[in-house]
Amino acid sequence: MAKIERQSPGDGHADSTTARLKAAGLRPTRQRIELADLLFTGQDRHVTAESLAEEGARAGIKVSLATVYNTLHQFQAAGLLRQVVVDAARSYFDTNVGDHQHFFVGDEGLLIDIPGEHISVSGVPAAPEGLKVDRVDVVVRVVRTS
Amino acid sequence: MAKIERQSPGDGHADSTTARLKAAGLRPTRQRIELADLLFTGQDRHVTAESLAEEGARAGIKVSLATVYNTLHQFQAAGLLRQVVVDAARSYFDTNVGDHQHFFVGDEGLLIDIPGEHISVSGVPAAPEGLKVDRVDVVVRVVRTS
DNA sequence: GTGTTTGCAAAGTGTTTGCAATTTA
DNA sequence: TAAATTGCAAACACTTTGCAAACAC
Repeated sequence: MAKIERQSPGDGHADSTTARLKAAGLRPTRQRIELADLLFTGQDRHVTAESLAEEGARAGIKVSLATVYNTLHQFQAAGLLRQVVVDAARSYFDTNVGDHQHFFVGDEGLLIDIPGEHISVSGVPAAPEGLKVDRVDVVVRVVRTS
Repeated sequence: MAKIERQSPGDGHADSTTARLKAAGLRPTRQRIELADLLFTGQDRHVTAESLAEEGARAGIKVSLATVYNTLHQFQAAGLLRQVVVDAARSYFDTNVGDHQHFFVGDEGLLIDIPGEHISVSGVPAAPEGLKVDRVDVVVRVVRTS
């Protein structure tokens, strides 16, 4: 079962990442593998296209910004990421796709997860005629207490 | 107490609008008065810069888009409007500045108010060290059930 | 008059897209 | 080899800004 793989320099998790991408129906291209390794190794995280591209550049990954955008959207469509709308200025993507909410530090563009079990929203009226609830997003906007 | 006012053609509420703007510390210019009349006459509403500019144009108001943007931000800073972040693509402004939440029909860019007393959010953890809660926003994302 | 506000057009942001070259299967 | 993916640069949508002319007080 162990599969012979070509070693590309510095790939840590290429194997499981490849599997994960395939499972999601995405071709495991070099760019997708490398970005996925950045995203899904370790803790849950929040990135913007720009921040991920920068991080990739720092890590020596060669990917264009356009591809980062495409990849983020593809990962989202595949259920590997979730988009978080908290700021009109940019789009955040969250590697935590489970049920949870966020603190948002607007001044710093910083998102912090709040586990889903902690928060409960009650009293949401029935959706108006012809509409059904897709999701309830809670954003707790916080500021530095200087 | 009744104050003599100059009648500019077609001004319905110019007087109280002027007062409201002055109270907010804003000079009652023609553009601000006319936009305020559109915004604060009748029901609470949600607008984007574009939608308000269009509406103004339809109503025969002569205002540049740049001024609409400036005016929306000034009104917000003055507490007459509240910005609602639900869509990464555009900024919505809400004439209802009281405590309330929203349904958002993403496909149509449509916002619907949910009175604040209806919804309650519990279980929000204490804000992390050095941060304090500014506001809790709830967005109930809904879709057409067709 | 003096300081504020407006409008225009230009510049800025973040994001998307067209298409030839490259890569994957 | 066929189909999918990438990168570039151009195009985009929305928003902000610089500055001279117009306006409010």
